[in-house]
Amino acid sequence: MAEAGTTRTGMPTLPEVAREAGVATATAARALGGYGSVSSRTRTKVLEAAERVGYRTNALARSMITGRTRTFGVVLPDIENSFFAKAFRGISTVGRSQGYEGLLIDTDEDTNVERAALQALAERRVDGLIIAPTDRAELQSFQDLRDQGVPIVLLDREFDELGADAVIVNNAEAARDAARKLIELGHSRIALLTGADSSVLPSLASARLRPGAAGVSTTFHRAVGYRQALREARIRFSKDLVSAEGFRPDQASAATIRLMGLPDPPTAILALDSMLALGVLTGLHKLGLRCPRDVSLIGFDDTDWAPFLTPPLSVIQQPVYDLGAEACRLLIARMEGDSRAPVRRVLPTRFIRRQSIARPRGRG
Amino acid sequence: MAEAGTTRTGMPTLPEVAREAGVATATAARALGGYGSVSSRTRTKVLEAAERVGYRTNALARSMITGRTRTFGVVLPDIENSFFAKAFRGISTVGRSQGYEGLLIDTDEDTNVERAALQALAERRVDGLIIAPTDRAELQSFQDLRDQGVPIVLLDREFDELGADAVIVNNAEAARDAARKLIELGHSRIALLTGADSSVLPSLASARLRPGAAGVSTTFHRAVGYRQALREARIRFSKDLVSAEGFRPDQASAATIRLMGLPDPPTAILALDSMLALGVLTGLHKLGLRCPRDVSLIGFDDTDWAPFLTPPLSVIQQPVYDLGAEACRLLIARMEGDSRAPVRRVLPTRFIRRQSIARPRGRG
DNA sequence: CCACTGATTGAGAACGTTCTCATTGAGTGG
DNA sequence: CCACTCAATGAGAACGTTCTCAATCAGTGG
Repeated sequence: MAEAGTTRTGMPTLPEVAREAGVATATAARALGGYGSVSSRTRTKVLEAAERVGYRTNALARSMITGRTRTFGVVLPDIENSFFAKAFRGISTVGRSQGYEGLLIDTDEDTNVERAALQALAERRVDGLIIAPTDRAELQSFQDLRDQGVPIVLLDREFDELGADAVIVNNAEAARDAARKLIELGHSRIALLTGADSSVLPSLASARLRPGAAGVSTTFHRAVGYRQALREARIRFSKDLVSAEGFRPDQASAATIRLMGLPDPPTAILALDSMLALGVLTGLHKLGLRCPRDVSLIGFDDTDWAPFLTPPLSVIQQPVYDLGAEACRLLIARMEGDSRAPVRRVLPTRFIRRQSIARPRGRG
Repeated sequence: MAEAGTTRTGMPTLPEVAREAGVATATAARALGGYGSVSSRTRTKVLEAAERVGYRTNALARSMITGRTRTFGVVLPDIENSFFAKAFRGISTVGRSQGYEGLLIDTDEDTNVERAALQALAERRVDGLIIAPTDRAELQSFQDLRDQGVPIVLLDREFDELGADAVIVNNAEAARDAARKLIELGHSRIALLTGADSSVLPSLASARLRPGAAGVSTTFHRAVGYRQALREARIRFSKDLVSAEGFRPDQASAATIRLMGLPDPPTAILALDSMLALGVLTGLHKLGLRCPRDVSLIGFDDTDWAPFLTPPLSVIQQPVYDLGAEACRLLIARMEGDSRAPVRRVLPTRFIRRQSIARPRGRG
């Protein structure tokens, strides 16, 4: 003797609301879903009935029919990195304002996790995807997903081959700018701390930089800018000064110690993200070296705490929140049918000088 | 003449796989879903067929039947705060290892967003919820959700009334410990920077602290510990030294400036999270005051950057990752049927002394 | 040889929505 | 008064899985 519309779980369903309001299920659905046409008198009846029984739409059932979940995936390499945390804020604020939720997966720069993430998101039938890919390892997975009609927006890191929208910063220019600042101070031994996987080192250090060889596009473009600045100043590029030993602070610390142990150590370091810059400070501290007296340092990302480090850190500031917000705006347009050619949005960066850079020793 | 099992979207479905394998839909489902009994020969046939047609389970349809989404909600006040970012890592790492995904919503300490978040999560039929509530404002919403069978685990902040599991730290003890360290150095004018909403100030400053009055339990318990330390040292409590002016660094900076402008300003500040501590440093910097020479400072949370601030920050270290991991373990147990009485896990903290504290001026 | 057990398989209902299509009824112009 | 239009409503299919129940078959003990 089950009552009409009562569910196993005890949650009220649409037939139950309809019965309570004295209308057909379809009519109740229209009134609650805000589609089709319903007389205002009926609508009120239904809304009141829904309120009375404590009705709550089952988004799963809706998605079964509509084919849309109003959920998108966000795949980021490290949510503890304030860059990605802030970008995610931009993403989810914009998304929520349009009725979308972002399902965040933190890959920890691990392509295996990345692959599993794409699988989990695909099974949950997300409407789209924002991703800062770890590598080109999963390029094929991205393509499969896109071919199945899931729009993808690349954040911060790009692949030309994918033919997806990308929101990035002017990485080459930013790195060139930073390197120039160091050169102007008189530095010529400038290390580049990339944080990438060591497997990309050969390609970064090769005589001719080729896109697609380096794992992550930001690393590649920043390396290009760095080398360009050296070339302009007629400083010989030394591959010993390029490091790619992992993104974690402890790895960056070890890398710094290695660099400073070279026969002809660097007098300045350009670190490609904020966690790496922290690692450099740790490494220098362990060696008993002082910044900027012994080594100058420039990092990427102007975090809340960068101005209060010892010493206050000079950085390339990136419009991180906007990067995320813009990526989400693009994605929403795609999810809602925009099928124009892929766009590539390049946002500007800004150099902020603080006390972590100075003339090299013996030249002050 | 539509082929059997072909879907609108062109994605292969179970009937299609079944046809390809020459078995019934139910059999194919059993082979792929890993339930019921299937002969190994049939299983291989089905798996191969699935591989051939590029089949991917539709989790929505599955959830319709099973009533479980293997997705849980995570509602946090600020993902940019490294405390919550790290806790989320703990949560999602444990969750993923058990086949669950966490749907993160950042409320920005806004109860309206919090309410909307609960609505969105409930409609998506999450199996459970981990939440660090902003306030007791939405207590009723939590209760409704729990009454509908969605298990809830409180993270870092608790409500006794809810009767939910909670994973927290020994807040009173931690704050008492920190205050004691300052008292031992000779401080007696010690400000408490809570970051809470100003509406809770009266209850924090009232002669008798009552639980449930202050908005967030951590604030309340830490205030209790702080006052306990004062009492033990026979230092008179002054409500002027308790600040509750918002969690953002800029708000903390303004609060610091206000505190230092008092007729009898504090010689030490206890800040209840890392963002607040940054704000204190900003405020002191604006006033031209030096830490620890002019003012001593202790913060909460040992972030990656705390050791490298100017000056290196003394902190109460919290086991943040474990807090999240443990919360997720508890939640998974609940989602899988554990119905024992609510548990309350209290994890230990540790004081880490760095250079941000010293004897007060004129007593050194 | 028969009844019985247990593993394997298939047919069809069920989940809770939205969508399609047909029906009703009120208003409108000729 | 008739044909027409259009808003409002209802009945029932559809989405793609899992679940229930019955049927089949091989093996087994008596």
